[in-house]
Amino acid sequence: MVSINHVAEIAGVSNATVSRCINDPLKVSKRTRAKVQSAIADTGYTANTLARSFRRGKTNMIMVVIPSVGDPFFTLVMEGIRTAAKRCGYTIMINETQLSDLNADEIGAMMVSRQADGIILLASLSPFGNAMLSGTSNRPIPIVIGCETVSSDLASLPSVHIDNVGAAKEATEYLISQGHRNVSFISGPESSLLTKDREYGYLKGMLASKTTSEYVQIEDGGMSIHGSAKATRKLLSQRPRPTAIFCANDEMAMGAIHEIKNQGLSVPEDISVIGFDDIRYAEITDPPLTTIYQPAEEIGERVFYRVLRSIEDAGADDDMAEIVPHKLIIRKSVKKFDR
Amino acid sequence: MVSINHVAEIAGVSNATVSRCINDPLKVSKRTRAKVQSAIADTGYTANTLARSFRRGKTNMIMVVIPSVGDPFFTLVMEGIRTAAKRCGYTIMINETQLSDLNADEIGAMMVSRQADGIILLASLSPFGNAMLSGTSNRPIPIVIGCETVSSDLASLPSVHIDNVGAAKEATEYLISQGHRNVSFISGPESSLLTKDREYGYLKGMLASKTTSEYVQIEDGGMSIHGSAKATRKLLSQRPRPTAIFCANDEMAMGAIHEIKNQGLSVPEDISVIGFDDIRYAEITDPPLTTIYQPAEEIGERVFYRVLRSIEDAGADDDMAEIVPHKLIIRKSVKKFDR
DNA sequence: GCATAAAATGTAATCGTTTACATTTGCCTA
DNA sequence: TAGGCAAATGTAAACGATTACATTTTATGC
Repeated sequence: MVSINHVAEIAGVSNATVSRCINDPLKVSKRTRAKVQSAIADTGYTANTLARSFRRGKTNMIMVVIPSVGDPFFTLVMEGIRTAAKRCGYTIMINETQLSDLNADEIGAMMVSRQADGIILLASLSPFGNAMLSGTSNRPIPIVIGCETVSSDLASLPSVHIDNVGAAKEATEYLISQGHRNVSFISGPESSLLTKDREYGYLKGMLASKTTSEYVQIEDGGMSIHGSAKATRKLLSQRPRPTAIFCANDEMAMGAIHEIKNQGLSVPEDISVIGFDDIRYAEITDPPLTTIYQPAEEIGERVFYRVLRSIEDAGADDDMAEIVPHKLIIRKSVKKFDR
Repeated sequence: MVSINHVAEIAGVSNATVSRCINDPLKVSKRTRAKVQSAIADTGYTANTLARSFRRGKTNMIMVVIPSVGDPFFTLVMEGIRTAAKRCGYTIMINETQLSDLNADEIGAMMVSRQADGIILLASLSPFGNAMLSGTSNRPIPIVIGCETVSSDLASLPSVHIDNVGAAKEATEYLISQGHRNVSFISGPESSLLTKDREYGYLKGMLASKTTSEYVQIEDGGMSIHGSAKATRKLLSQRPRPTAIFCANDEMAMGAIHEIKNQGLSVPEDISVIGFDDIRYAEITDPPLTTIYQPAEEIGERVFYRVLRSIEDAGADDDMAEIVPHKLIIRKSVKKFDR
C-alpha cells in the first residue's frame, strides 16, 4: 500500500509537508499544496487509519454494545446516537454481545484495547465485578450506560434512562384504575436488571392496596416471543385467571397477545395487555398496544454527549444517572374491567 | 498507560521477550515466563491493540455493514456471522449505514482505512461506481455481499444469497394457483436492488399467463410499515381491487395487514397477503403470515467464510454468487379465491 | 539592498508492537 | 573440558503517521 512517504517522494517534498497538507492545509503554500494534492491523486493514497489513531492516541470511534441487533427498540436509540455522532465527527461501531456473553472480561478487554475512545453500553451488567469499572479514575476510556440501570452493588456508572420503576408502577396503576385486580406480570430473565426494575414497579403498584396485593403473579418471559407465549399459557391456566397482563417489553406483549388469541380468548375483551417501550410494531398489533413510551432517540443523543464530554474532558467524569421522561401511551389493548 | 517496555523493565528482560511471552509462550523459558507474567499482573498491562494491529498489518476484525439495526431479518444473519467469527477468532463490528448514506465514498474510505480485514455488505449498492470495487485485484481488503444482489453495471462482487427472482416468482405462482388473478406487489425503493429482484420475480410470475398479465400493479412501500400501509391504501382504492397483495418483505406485509383491517376488510377472507423473509414476527401476525423463508443464519455463516477465505488467501478471490435455497412457508394469510 | 520577522519546509524522534538477526546461555557428547 | 548445537534472550529496525524543533525561504519595511 502507498504510504505518506511515497507521496512525499512523488511530490518532491518531505512527509511532514504531506501530513500538514492533509491535516492543516493552510500551513502549506498554495504551490506545494497543489503538488501534494496531485501526488495524492496519482498514487491513490489514503491515510492508514490504524497508524494515525495509534500515533494520535485517538480513534474518533465510539463503540456501542447492544445485546441484540434486531431488537426494534435499539433502532431508535441508535438513531439518536448516530445523529449526534455524525454532528461531532465520530464514527459509531456496534458490538453485538448476547446478554449471556456479557461479562467483565470482555468489556474490560474492550475498554483497554484503545480501539474506541468511549463505550456506550445498552446492555445489562449484572454479573459484573471488574475493578476496571468500579472507580471513576481507573477507567481507561469513558463508559456510559443507556436505558439500563446498573447493578447496585457496584460503584455506579454514568447513565441515561427513564425511571423504570416509576413507569412500571404507573402502568400497573393504570390497569388498576381500569378496574383490574388480577394483574400478572411477565418479566425478563434474572440477568436483565432493567426488567427487574420494571418488576419492582409492578410490585409497588400492586402492593399499594390490599385488594390487589393478594394477586401478585410473575412469570419469566425470557425477553422473547416464545418465552412470553409460554409464560402466558401458564398464567392463563391458573385460577383465578388474570384479567390483565403487564409485559416488561412490547415484544413479549406481542407474544402474550398471540397466545391469548390462540387460546380462543380475545384482547382486550377477555384479557387486557400492556407493554413497555413503544416499539414501531406497538401501533400495528391487533389490537394496537397500550404501552410505555421511552424517548429512545433522546436517550441516544444524551448518552452520546455524555460520553463525548468525558472523552474531551477527563475531569468531567461524573457518575450521575440522568433521568428522561416516559409516557403512558393508551391504545386499545386495555379495557375497563367491571364485574 | 503501561506499555510492553514498562513490563520488560519490571521483569528485568527485554521487550522482545515480553512480546514472545504473550504471543508464543513456548519460546521462552519457564522461569522467565513466570517473571514476565507476574510483571504483567503487577502492572495491569494489556496490549495496545492499535499498535499491534498497525505493526502486524492485521486487525482480526470484520466489519458488517447493515442498513438498519433493528431490522429483524438481520438478527439471524448476524447470528450466523457471529458464530462463525467466534470460531475463527475474529471480532465482528457492525456499521449501521442508512440506505441513503451508502455511497461509494464511504465504502471506499472504509475499505482502505485498514480498520478491518474484510467487509461484509448486507446492504444495497446501487448508486455505486467506485473503481475500488470494480476490479478483483485492486480491492484493498476483501468484500462479500450477503442477501443483496449487486448492480449489474458493475463487475460483480462475490456474494451469498437466495434466488430472489425465483423465490418471488414462486410466491406469485402460489397465489395464482390459489385462484388469485388480481395480485398486487408492494415493492421497496428504487435503491434497493434486492426488492427490485423480487419485483422482477413477481412480474415474471404475472406475465406468464394472459389471465394475470393484465393485472400488474406495483406500489412502493418504502421498506417501512407506514410506507406499506400507505401503498396498501392506494391499492385498495383501485378497481378492480386486488384479491391478494405480495409484499417485498415481512415488515411491509405487517403494514399491509394492519391497513387492510383498518379498512374494515379481513385477511385472508377478503384479501390474501404474502410476505418475504420469514422474520420472527411472521408466525405471530394475525393471521400468521405466509412467506418465503431464507436460511438467514446459513447465509451469515457462508458469507463469513467467504470473506475469511479471501483474507487468508488473497489469490482465492472469486466473484461468484453463491445461491442458497429458500422455501415457501404456508401459514394462514392466503386463502383460495374462487368466484 | 539589508535586516528582520514571518511563513514554509525539512529533520528526526516518537507512539507500542513485532520480528529478523545477532548474541548469549545451557546442555550434551566426545 | 572443549566443541558444537539448540534454546533462550537481546538488539534494533521496522510499521505509517504526527509533531516539536531546526532550518530555509519569502515577505516587509526602511
